[in-house]
Amino acid sequence: MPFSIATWNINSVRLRMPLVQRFLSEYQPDILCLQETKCPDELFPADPVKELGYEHVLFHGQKGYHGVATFSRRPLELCEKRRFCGIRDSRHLSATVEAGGKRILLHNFYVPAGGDEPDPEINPKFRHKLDFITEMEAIRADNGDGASSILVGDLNIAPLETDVWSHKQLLNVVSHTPVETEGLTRMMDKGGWIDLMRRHIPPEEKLYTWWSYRAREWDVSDRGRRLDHVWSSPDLGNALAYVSVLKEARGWDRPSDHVPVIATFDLD
DNA sequence: ATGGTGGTCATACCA
Repeated sequence: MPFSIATWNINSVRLRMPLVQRFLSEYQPDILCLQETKCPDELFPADPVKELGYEHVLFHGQKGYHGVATFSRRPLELCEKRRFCGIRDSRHLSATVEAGGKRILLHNFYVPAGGDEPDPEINPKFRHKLDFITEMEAIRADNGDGASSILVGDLNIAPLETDVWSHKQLLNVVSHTPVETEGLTRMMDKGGWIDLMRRHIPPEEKLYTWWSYRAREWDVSDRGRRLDHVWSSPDLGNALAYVSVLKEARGWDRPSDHVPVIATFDLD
């Protein structure tokens, strides 16, 4: 049984609902996780996605900033809207779903971007980002309850040299500094997570999910970064069939600066 | 070294 899950930083769900509808209609993932919805819960546009068959809609939003949402064609049970670092930001939502005889705990994350200055002593946003990924070490792939796990989202870190257009030129740029990439890798290893994008696409290959709005002709210069991620527990890693990065979506009308990533599993 | 674009909400702030 095929089972697919997509993640996409939408950068305003209300402004880009037409793009969400287009994506769901054309690609029909079983589940879509959005980040940067920038929408308070009382104003969340759930009806348009329900009409497309995504009857199960969970969201954790706030006014103006951040915000995550998870849509599903099959029943979702809300698990937690977790807050990190003692700050009331809407950056996480977890839910459980059944697929192929497995119970899957699904985490949807929007990790802080971290500001411009990569020094935690002088930039509180960078300090917050580092503290956030440390606190994320509590999120494990195996919780000893027999459930599988998936973690997706905009993690705002490009861990591998091939996850950025120029490793050397970005070593001191927030998203690719050693303290961040090592922190993310430590969290992934400690939690027993598998990087599904890199299981399917060899680590030697350049792979990006984000291209800045500030570069005109983003596709000619191709100065991208892999900021969006799909991780799973090892059992689901073994069931992975395909990963697709939808680069064409960066060229859609009034696009997000991130593109969707879709992982497809072959379950029993 | 600098500024480039885009979203929110109406002013700076954030990415």
